[in-house]
Amino acid sequence: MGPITGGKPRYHHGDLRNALIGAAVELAAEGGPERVVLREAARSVGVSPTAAYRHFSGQGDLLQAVKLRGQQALAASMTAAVRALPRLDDPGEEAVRRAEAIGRGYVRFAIEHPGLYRTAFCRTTPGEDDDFTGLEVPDDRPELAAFVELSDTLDALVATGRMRPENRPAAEVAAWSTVHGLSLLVLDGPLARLPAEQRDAVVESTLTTIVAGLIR
Amino acid sequence: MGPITGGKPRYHHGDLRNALIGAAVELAAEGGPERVVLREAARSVGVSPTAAYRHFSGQGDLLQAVKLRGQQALAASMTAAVRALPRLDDPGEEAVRRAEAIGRGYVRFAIEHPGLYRTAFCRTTPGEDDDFTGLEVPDDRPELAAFVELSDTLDALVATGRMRPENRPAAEVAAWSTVHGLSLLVLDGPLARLPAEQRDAVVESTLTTIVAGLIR
DNA sequence: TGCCCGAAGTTGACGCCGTTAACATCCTGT
DNA sequence: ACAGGATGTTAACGGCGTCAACTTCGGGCA
Repeated sequence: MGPITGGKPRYHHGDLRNALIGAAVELAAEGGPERVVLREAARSVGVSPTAAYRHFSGQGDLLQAVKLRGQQALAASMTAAVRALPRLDDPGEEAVRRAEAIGRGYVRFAIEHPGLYRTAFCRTTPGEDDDFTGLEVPDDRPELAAFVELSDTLDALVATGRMRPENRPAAEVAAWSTVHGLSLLVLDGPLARLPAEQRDAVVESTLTTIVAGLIR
Repeated sequence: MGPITGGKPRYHHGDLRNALIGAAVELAAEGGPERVVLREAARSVGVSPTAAYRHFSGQGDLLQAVKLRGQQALAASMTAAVRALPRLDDPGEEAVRRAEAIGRGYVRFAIEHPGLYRTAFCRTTPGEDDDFTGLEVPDDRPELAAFVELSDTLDALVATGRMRPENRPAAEVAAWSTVHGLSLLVLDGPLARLPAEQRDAVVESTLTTIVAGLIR
């Protein structure tokens, strides 16, 4: 098959790396990280298993690539949720709404794409250049735009007097922890069996609780 | 080997189920859920792989047993953290301290036993009687004692006027979400590479932030 | 007491996985 | 035009989970 479709089968694929990632993403989407199996990805691309080793150092490396895709998709969901927000006259109120929207976008993505979300946070071998460490933000990474957006929003909360400055340092981690934990409890944890309606209510009230806690 | 040690090798082990769980727990402790491999557990007990099938329906079932052990250990860590607390004159203040201690015990366990903690929350086949669903608490399960304790503590916060009653419903999930998310961010996420000292500081400030948010 | 039958453990095999080594094919630059 | 590197293939290895068939043990009934 050609790079996409339609050509007769060529010996050289042309874009095998991306094709494999695509197949692996699909697997991850429907079964989480443990479902991304190298041989199956290769099979679904129509290529021999070992061909993958020309583009990835191994299964872990492929998984890592999928993980990155997942992170990017999550970030996209968050920024989309923010962009869908109306502008308000009161900048303080707007910052609050923005914070809630970011959280909502986060959890929403987890619920709508559970497999990909799990993959985005799955454990991978320390991979040499895994995540960013702590607070520094190498800003050439698209999947971190959402993080920057959160950061800016929290700053806005302080600037508009909605958040006391001494709460600012912990706000980053507290907010992230809550939405992350909430997502996982809803996906795999004790809240997994809640009917959708009830689940959404829990998510919403938890969101407002944490935001209220941050702004005091 | 006999049930424990010291006897000459008998054909029948005597307590194979527990022995296998023990070995599997050890594996999980050092490598998380994906490390609990049936054949290796059997090997380390000195028994043939298929012997395990007399006591478990398969690897997933064994994993499920380990998961339960992990949940119990986590609960134990939380209740221990609470019990180590001094009694105070002000019941409101005591409730606040208790809430913080529960969270600390939770995160502390995650940090000290990362593999077991991950296993306690790993995805397993819906297993027919997995977790409890939502709010009902079948109280004959020891690993839920900690959950009850959290529940009681939150009630105490309301009773002593430290928490506004309308915040009570979401408090359960909000608190749990935060400590769970925090634990995972610290174990596998962006905070994984923080030096221990800095990490503990982040944990502590996040803990106080969320508690402050709950009690407003 | 003896025996017998089910419970508990064993061997052997199957298919799938990740991975390596050795070989085949293509394409590109000189 | 052709040499050689990049890309893909086949073959094979060991490890995993699991099933089927066989063996050994030990407790309860005659």
